[in-house]
Amino acid sequence: MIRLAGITAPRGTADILPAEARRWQELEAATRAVFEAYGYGEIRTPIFEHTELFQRGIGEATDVVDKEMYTFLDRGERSLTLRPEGTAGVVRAFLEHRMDKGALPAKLYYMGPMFRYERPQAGRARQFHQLGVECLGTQDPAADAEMIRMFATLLRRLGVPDFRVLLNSIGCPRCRPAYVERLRAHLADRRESLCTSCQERFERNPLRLLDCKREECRRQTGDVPLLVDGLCEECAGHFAEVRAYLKDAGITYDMAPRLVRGLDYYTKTVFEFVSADLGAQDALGGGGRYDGLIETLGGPSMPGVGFAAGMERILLVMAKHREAPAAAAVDAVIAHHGAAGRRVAVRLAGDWRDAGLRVEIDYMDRSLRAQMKQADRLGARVVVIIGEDEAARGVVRMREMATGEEREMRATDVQQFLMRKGG
RNA sequence: GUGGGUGUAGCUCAGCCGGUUAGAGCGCCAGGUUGUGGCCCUGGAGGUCGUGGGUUCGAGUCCCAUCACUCACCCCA
Repeated sequence: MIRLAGITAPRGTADILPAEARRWQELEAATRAVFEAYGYGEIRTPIFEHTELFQRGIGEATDVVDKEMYTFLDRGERSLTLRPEGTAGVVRAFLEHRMDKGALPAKLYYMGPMFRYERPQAGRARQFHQLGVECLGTQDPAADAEMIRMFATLLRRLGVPDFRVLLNSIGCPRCRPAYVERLRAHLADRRESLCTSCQERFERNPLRLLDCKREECRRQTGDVPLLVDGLCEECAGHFAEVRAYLKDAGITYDMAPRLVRGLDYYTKTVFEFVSADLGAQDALGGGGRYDGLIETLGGPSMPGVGFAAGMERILLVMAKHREAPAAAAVDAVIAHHGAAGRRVAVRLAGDWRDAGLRVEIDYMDRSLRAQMKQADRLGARVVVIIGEDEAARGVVRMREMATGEEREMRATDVQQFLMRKGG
């Protein structure tokens, strides 16, 4: 079925063909409109970064860093990594360009490809695309709520009907260690009955014990103390304010006391948007506060919040509820016949296109009949016919496809007609 | 990394217990109208039956391996 000397797109990557690209453009346009209304400016950072950035930023113990990165040595022996997520690079750029010294908060958004080495499945690829937002330099709970509201607005604008917002707070370096100890103590005697990966989590990353999906583990951890109940005063107060802002915004959400995100940098507020229209990979997007990240990456102690969403996943849900946008209407097909006719047709097509009209012309030396068929398929408003006869007399025949009405005109009059109606 | 499902024309698929030139619909191209679309009719192009090995007189069909796609675990967007 596929030859090409055996060369195909690499596993987990996909080509986006024009019909599909129109959906992407729609998503991208809506994203820019919403984010810019909220005062965010686009930032474009490199596709690859020094490996160390992700190791330090995301955390060595995370699956993403531990086993999913595309890491390679370049010819200068530098260890580089295709970015697996957007936040680390944005924060790096923020620091590198001394934005921490400028007006705060810095409000940035991005869209683009990310890379993770995983087994592909529904809603998961090795090269995938994320859109995301970072608000750097403020600890205002209004910023946390703003993230959630922006994403909800975007989804609604895109016609994504049913999504749920899951919300939790995972505390800060002041309250989390104590909680983790309580969690460990609580589970210490039943450690053996947890699944093997949870036994490992017990050591490396105990918070992750909370969101294991296995039946046995759920049962074992069912009565465990909850993070939200163990927050310090500051975190609890912050969280209450976030919830109040969400209420004011009319955003309904579900408390998800077991929601823990897989990247180490999160603190306090974490959230996830999920959709029942997706498969097992049901998260449309997620994010939260990361008050320690900027400092971890060598900057000042400075808070931040952000979120990222999977563009393919949003598109997947959109496709279930909406038709793809149609291709731009063709204003005219210029059908030609004979060498002289072709000569005039090619010139006119170019002139009209430069004037902003969408004009098609046959390149395959097809019969007039075939050119008409093609025009019909393209949904052309008019067909302009130029044969030897018309070319010689300096006129064209214009046929309106909807009515079949046809008359002889001067080319300039046809152009005017099209531009007036095409407005 | 582990498990399930699927690989036959550009697309969607059929191909019975292994048997002779591998089919359909759609799409594409051409013609029916030597300069006129949609509908209709006729014809045509297009297939290493994912790949490699094996069983057999004979394999698209059975067996093994491998690759790809897909779904799930895991993880996450």
